Amino acid sequence: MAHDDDLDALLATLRSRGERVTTARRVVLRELLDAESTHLTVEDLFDRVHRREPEIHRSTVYRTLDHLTEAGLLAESPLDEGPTSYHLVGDEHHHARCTGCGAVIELPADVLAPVTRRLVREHGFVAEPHHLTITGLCATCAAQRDELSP
Amino acid sequence: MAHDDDLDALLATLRSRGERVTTARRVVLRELLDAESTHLTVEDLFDRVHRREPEIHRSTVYRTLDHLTEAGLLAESPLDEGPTSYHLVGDEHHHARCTGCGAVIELPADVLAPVTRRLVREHGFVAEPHHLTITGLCATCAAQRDELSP
DNA sequence: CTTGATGCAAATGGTTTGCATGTTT
DNA sequence: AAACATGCAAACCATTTGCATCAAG
Repeated sequence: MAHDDDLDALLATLRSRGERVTTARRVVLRELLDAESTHLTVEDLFDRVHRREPEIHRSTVYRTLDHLTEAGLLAESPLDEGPTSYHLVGDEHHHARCTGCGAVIELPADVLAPVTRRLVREHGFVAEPHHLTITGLCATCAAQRDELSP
Repeated sequence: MAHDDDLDALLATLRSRGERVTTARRVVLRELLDAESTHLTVEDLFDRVHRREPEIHRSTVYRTLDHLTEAGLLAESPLDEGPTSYHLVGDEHHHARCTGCGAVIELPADVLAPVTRRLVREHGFVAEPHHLTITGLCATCAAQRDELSP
């Protein structure tokens, strides 16, 4: 239980906002804290949750994720394909997904800074720091393609 | 029939790549050329196609879009919500979608240039110029939110 | 005890697929 | 005629919803 303190902090935040603390919410947050990766798909998350608490239903995981997102603890990052993934707020980052091999690179939140500055300046549009996947080819797949058509 | 020449050019390209020219492909391309907007969702596209050629089935529209995308004539831009949208290659642009009101702003392809440069430099990742939706709040919705919690 | 969360099963929406038939080359 | 595209119906996957029951405050 490496992240007990972090979990308690999150639950405290939740409670302080008048939200209820339930088993499902506890387990989802714990799995996100314990995961090796900062982002997990709904599917992954459900598997992990289900392993630990088999009576928690898939629809509950969906509802819990929605709820925790609305409460501001989680953020959603749609990967443009397959199930949506979620991560804890504070682990802000973007993704670059290779359309060749499916690899996902995590990018620091600030890669987008030049773009968001321009959006505000030119359109008054306030970009959210979460939610972004850039598609393209990773170094390996790009090299492979260049071999084929040089 | 404002875009007859453009259509012929596209069909010629298709033929030159050994692909067949069918009614479905012709009508899909025509609708994309005639549309007021540069991007259309599968749903929109199906409606328009169906109005002109009622016997064209929805699954054919999907197959046609896939095919034309693989053939390099179209590009896909997943809007993270609802049906995927497509546009002609050459009309490259990105989208900023307001999570408040759903408005979609089109952004010139080059807004991402600073980011793609950095991706190549730091990860060797070659970003594709299509396929990108930045979420956030448009000027109006951002102002509204600031009124509530100033 | 009241309000809100959950399990379950069934519905939804977008997209894909298998197969027999029709069209393009 | 051969190769490929299409219509149709049925399957699929991620997600949502209605409702009766259950747990947190």
